[in-house]
Amino acid sequence: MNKEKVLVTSALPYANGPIHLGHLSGAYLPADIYVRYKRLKGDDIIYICGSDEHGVPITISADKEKVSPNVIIDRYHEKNKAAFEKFGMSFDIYSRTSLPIHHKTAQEFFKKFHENGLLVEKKSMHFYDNKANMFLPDRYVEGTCPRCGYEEARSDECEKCGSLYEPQELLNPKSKISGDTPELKETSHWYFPLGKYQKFLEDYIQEMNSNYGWKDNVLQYCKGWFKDGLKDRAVTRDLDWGIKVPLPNSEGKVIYVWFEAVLGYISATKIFSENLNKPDLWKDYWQGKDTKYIAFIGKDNVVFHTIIFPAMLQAWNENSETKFILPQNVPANEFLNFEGKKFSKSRGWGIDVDEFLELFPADPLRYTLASNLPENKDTDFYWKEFQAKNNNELADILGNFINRTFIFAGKHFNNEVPSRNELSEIDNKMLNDLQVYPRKIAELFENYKIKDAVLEMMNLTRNANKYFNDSEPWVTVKKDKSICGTTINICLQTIYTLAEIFSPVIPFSSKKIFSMLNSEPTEWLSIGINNLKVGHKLNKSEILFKKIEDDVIQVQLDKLPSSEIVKEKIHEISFEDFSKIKLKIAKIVSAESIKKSNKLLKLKVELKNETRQIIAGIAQSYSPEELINKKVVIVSNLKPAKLFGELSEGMILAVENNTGKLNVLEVDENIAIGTDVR
RNA sequence: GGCGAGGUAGCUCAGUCGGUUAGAGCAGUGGAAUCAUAAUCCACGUGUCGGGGGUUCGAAUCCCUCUCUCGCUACCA
Repeated sequence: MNKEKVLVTSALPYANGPIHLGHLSGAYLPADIYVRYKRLKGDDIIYICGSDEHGVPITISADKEKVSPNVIIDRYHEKNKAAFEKFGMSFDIYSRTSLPIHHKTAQEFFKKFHENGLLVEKKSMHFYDNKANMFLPDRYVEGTCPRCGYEEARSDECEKCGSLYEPQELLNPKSKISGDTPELKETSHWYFPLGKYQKFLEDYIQEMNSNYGWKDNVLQYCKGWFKDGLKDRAVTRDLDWGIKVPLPNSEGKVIYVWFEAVLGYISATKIFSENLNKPDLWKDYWQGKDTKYIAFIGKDNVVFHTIIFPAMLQAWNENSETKFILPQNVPANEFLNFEGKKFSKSRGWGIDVDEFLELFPADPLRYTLASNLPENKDTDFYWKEFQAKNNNELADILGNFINRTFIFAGKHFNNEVPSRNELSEIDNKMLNDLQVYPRKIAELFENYKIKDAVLEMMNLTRNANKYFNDSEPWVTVKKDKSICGTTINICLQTIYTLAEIFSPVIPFSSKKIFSMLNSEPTEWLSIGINNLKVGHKLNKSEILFKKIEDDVIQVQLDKLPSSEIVKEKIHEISFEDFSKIKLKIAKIVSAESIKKSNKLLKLKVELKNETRQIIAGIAQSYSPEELINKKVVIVSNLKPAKLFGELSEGMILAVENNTGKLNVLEVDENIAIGTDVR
């Protein structure tokens, strides 16, 4: 099989704050899983990322803390780098855009465009804050809208009425940085002719999509931009912080971040090459005709990776001997929300990666996020779901399968792989699964369907448990140990396969499993039925996934700002709906427990002129005797149902206290039976 | 305001270039089993596929309309 040459990048995180779970779900975890899979498959792949360290927000953070921007970027670069590492991100390099080599690369692109006459200089008026000594980006100026009078309008646009205007029209402008009234000053900027590349980009996206099937959401975003028509974009800014414009007389001007950050992928690859002492290696990837470049991003970044970056690369290619490759696919994800709402640092909503990993290991988080990636639409992270995924799937299904197999191998086969003897039908079926699943999962990975791939991994694990159950080794070990040996042999092969196919998702645990197996991963397509030789000695096993208790999760839930907690949605019903429910007072005249059920009681209740049988799930809260003669509220027109073969003609209302004990609703002795409750 | 996305089982999500009885996991109920982290396995879903209208032999899937949520428009994946 041909080895592919693959270049993978994940969006460069902005070094102005810690990364949170949403970032992971968007651009990092899916890429890491893909890359780890590709490495096991044996493809030639490199994975590039780094910090994006320029732009106005960083300078503002720096001003607020009265430190230099370097302090900010150093802090968050290191913090995020460490968090990624702890999370198990397997970047080949995690670089940063403040490095000289990046400045040089970006300037080279800028100069090339300038020399070829692509950049156009235009003069315009911008607000200048004399106190802060800087030109103000549009969103840092606030004033009254000249059209509708809205008082929080921006310098060029009003959010309220949607009108666009020139900065000089804005009334009562205020700098959001210093609060002073800014002054209008003329400045000039260089513009990149994005419109010139619209046709090229439309063709490019069309072609890539028909060859490689781009995601629908990505295509939709692009379509929107094309429909509006691509316009020239200013690629310089009046700012001290950033990459200096490499032209004479351009003091105080830097290259706009969006125009250089994407080039960070290239400069980072250069550093990667240098670190390996192969300074030209980066060209094999970026300029290698057969390399496929996959850019993993979140949806907010689509325009930069499908339009601006490709346009820049094309602009280079048109004017140079060397040709860069363009993204073959941009599998952008939607967003991950947190407990039903958007992550918001200012409102304390959500959790940062480093904070999370202080509390729990990386693998359960990776698994939880991977099995609910926002591939098609926004999804949510819920603490309860995290707990459930960890306990019910990783611990109970995967962990327990491994554990029960190892214990068997230890107890009955001296910690060695027993021989595989005559095969039954279920043996063959399991062995077949071991060959089918890795291929099925590979196929899904190749199409960036990470979430489905993860589902299939757990499905194989379910099959494994079923195989174990159906084979009943605890029976065969006594009757015919060779049959039992066959079962355990196959279970161990299964564990090997699971360790490998799960390794992109839960790399830390996978490593432990391989160590328990006293073995190592092999090429993806060689996994299956014969990776462990008969007689192979196993190591000691350990519990892989600890259960997470309710109270541990509750602590996290309690930490959330209560004002932000999503109120339970109340489904309103009409009075008409309510009046359909006939509640009546009934007296319990007899009660007995039901055989083989530990929750149900069989009750006879008396209404006005009738006696009914009701089966109630209150046996754990009441003994039959203490119910006799209680006057309770029942739903009298509930459709009858059979429970445990007994007819139940109604339902008794009860409430649960904080220990889980039920209390039936009772009324005074002087209320007549059969009375309607209203 | 404009543009876009979404509203599918109690919950989290698949599916849909129109076509047999609309799916998975979790939760729930019942059963089997007891090797195992009380862990596993089996069975069980009458869901107006957001509301209404239309096209069609046939729509969750196409069109129109209404409604709710969210995003983009404005350098946080």
